Amino acid sequence: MTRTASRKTSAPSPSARGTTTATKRTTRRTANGAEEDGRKRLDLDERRDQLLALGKKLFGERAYDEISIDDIAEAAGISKGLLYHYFGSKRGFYVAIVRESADKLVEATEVGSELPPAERARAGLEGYLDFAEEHSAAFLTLLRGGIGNDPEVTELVDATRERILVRMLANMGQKNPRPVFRLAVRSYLGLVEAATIDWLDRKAVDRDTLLRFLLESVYAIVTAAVMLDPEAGVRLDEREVLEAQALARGKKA
Amino acid sequence: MTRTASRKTSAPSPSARGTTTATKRTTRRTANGAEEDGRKRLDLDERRDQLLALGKKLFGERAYDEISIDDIAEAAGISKGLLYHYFGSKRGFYVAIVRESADKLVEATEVGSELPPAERARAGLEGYLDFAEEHSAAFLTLLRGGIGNDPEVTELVDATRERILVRMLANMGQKNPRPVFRLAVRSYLGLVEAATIDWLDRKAVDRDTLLRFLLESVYAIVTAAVMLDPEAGVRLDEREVLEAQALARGKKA
DNA sequence: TGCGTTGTTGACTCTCGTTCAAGATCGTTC
DNA sequence: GAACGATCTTGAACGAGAGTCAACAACGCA
Repeated sequence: MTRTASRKTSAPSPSARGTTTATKRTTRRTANGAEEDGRKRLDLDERRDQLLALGKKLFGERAYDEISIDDIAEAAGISKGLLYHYFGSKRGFYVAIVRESADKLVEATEVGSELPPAERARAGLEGYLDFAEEHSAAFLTLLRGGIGNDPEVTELVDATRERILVRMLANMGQKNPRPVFRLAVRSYLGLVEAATIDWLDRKAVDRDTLLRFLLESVYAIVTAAVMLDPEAGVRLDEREVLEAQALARGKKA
Repeated sequence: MTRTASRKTSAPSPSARGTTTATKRTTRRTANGAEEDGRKRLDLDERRDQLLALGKKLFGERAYDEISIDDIAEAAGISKGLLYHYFGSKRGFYVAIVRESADKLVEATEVGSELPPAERARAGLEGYLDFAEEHSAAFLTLLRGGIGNDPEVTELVDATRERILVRMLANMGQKNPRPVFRLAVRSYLGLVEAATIDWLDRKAVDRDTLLRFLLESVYAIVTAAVMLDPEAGVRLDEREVLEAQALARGKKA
């Protein structure tokens, strides 16, 4: 009962605080210098970041409930109470970590709107793969859904997909896509995730091949969607599509 | 497995154990096989199935650790110890449930090898969607990965995907597919999963549209793969592909 | 120096997964 | 049908670990 109750009461997410205020500049290294024992009073954001970084590492290595709050506290050289001071609950801590990874993924896949459509697709995928390679543990943790079936985590992951999806659609000139088109692009995102995870696991093909496959697939999927609902692609510039295909295929020769 | 480690330290400590003697006179009165208080000795498989069915229902409704062993035991009208007798641990119980769902999914997507290739694809997808509709909670639990990052569950889910993948490849005449081809089909599976989950969530398109989209996508993806590695499709009968496309598109007219 | 603020601690509580020895019921044997 | 092994079933106790809280400590400021 304790868990459920506390989760309920901690609903008003306290995490908004850190993100709204721009990074404070109070990087003071205490006058008396001393932090030889590692335990020292730290600035809120500093400590928060330190803990998030540690958590990301730990949860990337082992499963959620293979790691106790005491483990985390010990690894961070702090008391367990402090973790609760910052994150409210173990779950809150986990969610904060996932949220950070999610934000970074969204950021990593941002592309300049000045690029032509085809280049935009390529740039987005490159960013995606960069992120997956550099933060593979975090990437897998994120997409595997973290704590299974946990409403908050599931929602967060879904919301992240949605952010990326909406941007992809916008990049295709589809602010209000037809249902089939939206479904198609959403499915394509699933394809990209699956391909990337498989690639990280096996490295069965080289990165360039993977990238070209993913590029080919966009056009293939979009074409399939338009075939089912010709109206769906009404805003798609035919020339752009052809141009994009040419770009993708040109690389392979 | 943190918990199991505690087994090490749990020395027998036989003191203060025998205090429970002759404390109870239960209301049990098994007159002629019938039981009035709900308790009854059941056959192993009967009990097991009953518990699995109940667990499937419960875990489909709420998250893993929102449900306690006591909840389950109470809902089943048994003691919690009995759950351990059958499944060893809460996690073991969960895994058993997921395994059952996984097996059913694999079974549901089996298709007769006497069908022509294109019909096989359609039949497999129909079975997949049937399963998803009928057991939507179980389906989501299964694909969401259950207990996040839990090695056993993750492995089980991955193994299930692999079973389906291998069968799909076999159905395409690809016992030893080229890496790109395998990756493509694996990715396609990810696409199907994403599309199905999105469909269950939103019902934005009707089932037939979804099905046709998924069929179109197979050919699109396979084509993309073959384009990257012409050798990949060496065993694919060109006529079969065209025929299949015609079938998929014929429906839409 | 005193005071409000807030980072920080460690001991405590309590839920919940897990264990275990004993009891209940069934099937079998003589 | 009494004895008996097998196994289903129970309830209480245990311990790990999540979460709480009141007090302490370092800092900024007047």
